[in-house]
Parts: sequence; C-alpha cells; structure tokens
Amino acid sequence: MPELPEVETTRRGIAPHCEGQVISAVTVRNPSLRWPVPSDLAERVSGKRIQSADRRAKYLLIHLEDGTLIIHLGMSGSLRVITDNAPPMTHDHIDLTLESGTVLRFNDPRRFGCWLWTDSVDRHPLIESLGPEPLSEAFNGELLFQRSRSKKTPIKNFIMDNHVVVGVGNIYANEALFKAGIHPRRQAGRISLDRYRRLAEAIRETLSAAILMGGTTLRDFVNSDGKPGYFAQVLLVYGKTGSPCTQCNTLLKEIRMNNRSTVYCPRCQR
DNA sequence: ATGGCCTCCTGGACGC
DNA sequence: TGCGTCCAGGAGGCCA
Repeated sequence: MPELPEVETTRRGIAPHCEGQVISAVTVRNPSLRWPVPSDLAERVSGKRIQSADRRAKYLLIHLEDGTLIIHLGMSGSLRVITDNAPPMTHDHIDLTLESGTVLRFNDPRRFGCWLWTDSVDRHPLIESLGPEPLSEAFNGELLFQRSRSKKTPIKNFIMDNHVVVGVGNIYANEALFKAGIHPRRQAGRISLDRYRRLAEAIRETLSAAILMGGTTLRDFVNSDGKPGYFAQVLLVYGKTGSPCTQCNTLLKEIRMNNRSTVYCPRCQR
C-alpha cells in the first residue's frame, strides 16, 4: 500500500482537479470496504463544493462545505483522475463525479481501504488520537525520546505506531532505521536522545525523498495519473535481503517482526 | 496500560 | 497449464 509518500503523491495529483469543484454524482459499485461505505454517502456529498483535498497521516481528507470525506487507500487502493470517460474496470469500487466532468475513481483489489463521511473530522475516532505529522515542526528527536521512556516494544514497532508518529509504514521504517544505524529490535525505551535525533532526521529525510520521487511502487501503486512512483529504485534495505550493505558490504539480513519483513545490516545497525 | 497477534481481501510469484 | 502455498505497502480490535 500506499504509505505516506504515496498518499501525499495522490493528494497532490487530485487536488488541482477537485478543489473548488462541486460533486455532481457518487457511484458506489461495491460498498464492502474495511467498513461499509455509508449508504447515505451520495446524498451527503452530492451538490457540495470541495473546499480542499488535504491529508492527515495516510488519510485523504476531502473537505466539503459541511463535512469531510475520509478516504484511506488501505494496502492496495488508488485514486485516479479520469477525464476521458474510460469505463470502470475490475475493483473500481467508487466514482466521485465532479461538475467539470472529471471523475475521481477509487480502485482497491483487497478492499482494506475506506470511505467515510464526518461532520467533525478533528473529533473523528480515526483522526483525533493520531500522533504528529513526521514532516511537521512538532516531530523531532525529543518527542520520540520522551514518548519512548519505559517502552519495551522494539523500536521498529514503536515508530510504526500511529499514536507516536503517523505515516511510517513498513518500507520506510526499515529504511529510516538503517539510515539511523539502529537495530530494528532494540527496545524503544533504551535508546538515547542523541540517537533519536538521528532517527527523527532519518524518517524526515526518507519520507521527503520518497515524496519527491512520487512514492514507491513495488507491484501496483499508481498515482492519480495511473503512473508508478520511483522511490523503489533508491531503497537501501527493503527488498534487498542478501545484498551487500551500501555502507560496509556486509550481507543484509531479514527477520520477521509482527509478521512484517524486516531487513537490516547486522553490522551497521546496533 | 501495554504489547503482540489476528484479521479483513485479492492477486502475483513460485514450486511441484 | 494447473493447483496449492506463501507473501504483500495498513491498522483496528482483541486478548493475555
């Protein structure tokens, strides 16, 4: 799935097409997503003007006059801008038709994504308890240090916890820990402030670089134009088990953590 | 409260 | 060519 860079890439792709537009129709072909698509979604949003296409964590927030569409792409979702009346394909579950004729089309083979509507997004249970954005001023080494005291969970699990910091998924957790030289299994509560400063910087750098390259496409991520992202070409550890470390030539090792593939350099990461 | 595990679902890769 | 198995970018919810 789309991790934060892929969601941000999607947001930037759809924003110019939908901001200021009025929604003229909603077509739900399959409401069976992670949570059922609200049966009154069409009447909630039809005729409403889109104020902005925003993002919080990996949620796309389509702000309307009187509420917000909360969209998550799950593991396999994509949102594309359709301008040529192309017919819907398999797994094209939802169309948002705009007054301009442009269609925002949601495709999600695994259906782990969601489409919800709320009139108070800041108090929505999926949104209100999220940690800071990794690219904001509020996110830094001090924050990670403070929140990690007495935590026994491994550092990789810790930085993937949305209550700590949002938007760090499996690929970028692996990459950031490698850049910061921290072993993914190290206990979060036993890492120094200094090392947390390096880690916060590594997370920030990794995510920013991925956004600049349009996200990571491993199998099937496409942006709003249906194009892949290019960050996969510069991954340092994820998907590179058995390859030599770019720093020391030691062969990269793979372990499972929470059933997610975890790749690291046994020499550089302590 | 904390941490770890399961689960939702489809499809692609791989081995036999 | 076909079939079974495993794996995948998330993250809420449940259980100990």
